[in-house]
Amino acid sequence: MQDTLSQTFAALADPTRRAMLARLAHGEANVSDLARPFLGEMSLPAVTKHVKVLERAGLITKGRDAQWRPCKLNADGLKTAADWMEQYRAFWEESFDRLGEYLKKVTAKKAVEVASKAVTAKKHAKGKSRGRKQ
Amino acid sequence: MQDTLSQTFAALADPTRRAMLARLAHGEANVSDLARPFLGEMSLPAVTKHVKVLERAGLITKGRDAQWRPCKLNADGLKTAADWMEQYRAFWEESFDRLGEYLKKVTAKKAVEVASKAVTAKKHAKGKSRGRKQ
DNA sequence: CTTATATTTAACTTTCAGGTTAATTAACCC
DNA sequence: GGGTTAATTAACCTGAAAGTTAAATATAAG
Repeated sequence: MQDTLSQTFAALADPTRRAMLARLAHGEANVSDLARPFLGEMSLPAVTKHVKVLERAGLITKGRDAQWRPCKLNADGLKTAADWMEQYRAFWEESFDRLGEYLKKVTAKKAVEVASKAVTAKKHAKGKSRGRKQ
Repeated sequence: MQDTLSQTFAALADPTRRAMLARLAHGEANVSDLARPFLGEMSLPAVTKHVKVLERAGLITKGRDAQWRPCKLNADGLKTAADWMEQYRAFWEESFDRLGEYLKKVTAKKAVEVASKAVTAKKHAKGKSRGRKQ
């Protein structure tokens, strides 16, 4: 695994590291701050490693202040991943025929309203009929 | 690594699997279709495994048609990951002033439309001013 | 200079992801 | 039935991820 994107996603594929990012979303924190919630579950060197993974993935940056290493979120890494996801947005937002499933969930009455709206909406929809073979 | 989100990100942390998703974005494909671009680099069983990883991560679904296993993108898995990223959107959007670059990309005419829509949209927007410390 | 605090490095173990080849299952076709 | 195509399973290898403990490095503070 070499490429940046793989490194970034790999870094995100761990709940400990995601928790650290969540913590950093509230503001800077040095390594021992990040470690605190986990010291019952893992050692400090383990935390150091996680931090390094996040750093190499471009998800955080680590500064220096005396013996402390203040970390903060790095927009670059997050954006890299988000940009990649963006190209699939259509799939989870509308391209799938989710309407059918949706209609099953709502009540019959509600369904009628929704359906009529859906029909008019379809007239304005762009040609997204790919993949709909059979 | 147990949780769904970790599984999903782990699945995305591999260029072969991301390429498979890209292929599936163009439409359904069975396993050997997905394998074709990679058969110079890896064996078919290896592909089978990648497909299984994507499937378990909820990123694709695999059907059956005689001896073929037609695969297609699954919105759920993608949405799971995208939803998680969403909570960090403010960080990568506000850090670089994205709007400036965006406006350069669209034509002047289009930009006017977009801008006017943006203004009205802002009136209805919820308070999204978080993260702008310092 | 000594001690305390913050963090990293080193060396090692264990687990698992990703690959291989060979064999197997399943469905089609003649 | 026999052969072909599509895909999976089994058994195995290898390297790297994630954790450990113990020792080392830096910096501040007495």
